[in-house]
Amino acid sequence: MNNPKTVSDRRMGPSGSETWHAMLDGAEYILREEGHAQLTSRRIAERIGVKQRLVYYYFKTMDDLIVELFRRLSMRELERLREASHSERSLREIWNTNVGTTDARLISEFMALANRIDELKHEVIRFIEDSRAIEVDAIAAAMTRKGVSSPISPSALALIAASVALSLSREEQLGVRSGHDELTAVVEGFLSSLER
Amino acid sequence: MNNPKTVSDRRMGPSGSETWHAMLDGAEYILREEGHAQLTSRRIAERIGVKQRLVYYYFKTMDDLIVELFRRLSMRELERLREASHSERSLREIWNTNVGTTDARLISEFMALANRIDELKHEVIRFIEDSRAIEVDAIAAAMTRKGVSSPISPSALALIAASVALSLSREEQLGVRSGHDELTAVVEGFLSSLER
DNA sequence: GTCTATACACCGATAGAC
DNA sequence: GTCTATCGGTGTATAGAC
Repeated sequence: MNNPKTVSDRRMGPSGSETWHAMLDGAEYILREEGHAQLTSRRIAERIGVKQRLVYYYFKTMDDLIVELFRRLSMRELERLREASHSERSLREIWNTNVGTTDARLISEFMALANRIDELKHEVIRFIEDSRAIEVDAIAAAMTRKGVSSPISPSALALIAASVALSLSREEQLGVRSGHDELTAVVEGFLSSLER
Repeated sequence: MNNPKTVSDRRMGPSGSETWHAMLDGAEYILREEGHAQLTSRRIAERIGVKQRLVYYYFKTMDDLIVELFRRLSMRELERLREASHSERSLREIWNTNVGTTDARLISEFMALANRIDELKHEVIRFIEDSRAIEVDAIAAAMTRKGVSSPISPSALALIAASVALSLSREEQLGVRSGHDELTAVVEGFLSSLER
């Protein structure tokens, strides 16, 4: 919102410490429940019961905090995806992960923030590419394993699946349900056909 | 950002006037090019060369301005969709509209704002439902016309198409291209099959 | 590691004159 | 229809003490 722009070489706290995580926990809660407009150093401090000054002991700038928050979140999400991809019914587990774990609101807030914070944008790109790679590999492996083939390539299928999962989550949250049951049935049919 | 909360019954200017549109034009530019954090009454006034006070002559609050901006944009978009749905190759025209007209950045900014502004959220819901209805009808009509049938219902297909178009636009803007060519080819094949 | 205190900028919204 | 002037409030970020 404002303009100091010069960032001094003030003393900084260690990343990964308990308080550091508490601040990101608070920030994540605020971003999900109250939105980007409320994601301020004052609000974070208030939420975890410290003074505002301390936020700037652990994070150089607010933008920096936001980037770290996304980094932590995306690393956890990638871990879930990797785990899912190694399971018995990998595609179903991946689908459930995509449709279920991260809040749609959180995603839309980060998307908008990425338009403004360049480093966040690069983290988002990296996350999309990494998660996509996991999904493409899982689809290709599952098809080979079951000996089925599709006129649609694994990479196109992965993109369709990711897009659809995102839209389902977002619309579900908004309260729009047109076509959801039909589409869920289509996905279910596809997953079942690969589990026989 | 602030707290006045009480909105007086001050004198207001007419909606739809030239200056009113100029303000929304400015707001749209700022939202697309600079993001929601820069979308302020002062910035809008500066952009179109008037004083800040005037913004509050035409709009009761900033939230109100944002809602009006989305309303104007979505009405134009629905108009394009209706026009496309009446054309010869309706599905292709609708696809091009979805993938091309409105900037992906603008969409993500509105999505985030809708988390906070309740009236905007309802406008977004209405827009999704209205555009979806047009697309479902167009798909059903095209299939009947060509005498083809699909194991996927028109409403599920419409949801898939809308999701995929949105993701393609967003990723394209971010610079992610994984699976895009393959998916575009799939869509092209589907559209061609309905044009024979 | 955490605090008090503070500089400085900016924002939403209003009153009332021209 | 547009302006000057202003109030009250919040934000980022810093200096420096404990």
